Amino acid sequence: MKRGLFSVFSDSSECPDIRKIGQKVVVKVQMEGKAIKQKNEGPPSDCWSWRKYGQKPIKGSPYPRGYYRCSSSKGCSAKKQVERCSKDASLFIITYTSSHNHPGPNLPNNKDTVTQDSTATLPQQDQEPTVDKDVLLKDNGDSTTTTTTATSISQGIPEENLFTDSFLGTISYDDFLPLSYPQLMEFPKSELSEENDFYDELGKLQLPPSSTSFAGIFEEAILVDPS
DNA sequence: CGTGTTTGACCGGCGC
DNA sequence: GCGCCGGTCAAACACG
Repeated sequence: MKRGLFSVFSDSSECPDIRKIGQKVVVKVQMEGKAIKQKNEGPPSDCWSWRKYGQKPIKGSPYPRGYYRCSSSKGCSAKKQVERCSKDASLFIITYTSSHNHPGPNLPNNKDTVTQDSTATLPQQDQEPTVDKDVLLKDNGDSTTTTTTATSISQGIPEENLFTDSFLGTISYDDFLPLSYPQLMEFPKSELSEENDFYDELGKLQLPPSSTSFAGIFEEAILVDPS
């Protein structure tokens, strides 16, 4: 397979029912060696389509940050930034800003789709919990290590195909979207303090059926409340 | 031809 | 006021 294995951390400190506009969601995606070796990283893209509109080198990081805008809908203001952790090239940090103001694209017969649709349809309503900036900073600075995280591997995309397709289809070095972040929050979390631990736990975790397709994906989502 | 990527230029915010 | 830096724009280009 061409796509790599990813480690998806979904880390949200809390999952309050907070809905705000302008929140940020930070998602970390750890790719395992194979993925990197095989394809020079190839993160998955989610069900939305994104158009890259810029890329800038970031100070302090050897890797550039890519700027993406949702191209699924013209009026959609959803954006994401993709960068790689300077410490760990296999770790991608994706920051989502704004939210989709349109139904998610095609994920037929997917309950998630339903969820997604409903959420996406809701104007500016994010299910994103808020997270302290401190946490974010800490996380960013520390990569995956000292984070108390939660794993929510998510969503049950029952259709492995869907997911894989998206993975396979759009693997590019810095363009990927792990999952639909809102859903990330909906999964039970488990603590993990270290990457290794987490890897370890991955095996133990009782992942939802669909998550089998995410095996090897490590994702950590952090929600940021800009206010 | 439509869509997406690349890349240099431009702009605004912020710190000194 | 100046320079740095992050974010965006837009033209050129590539691809299906």
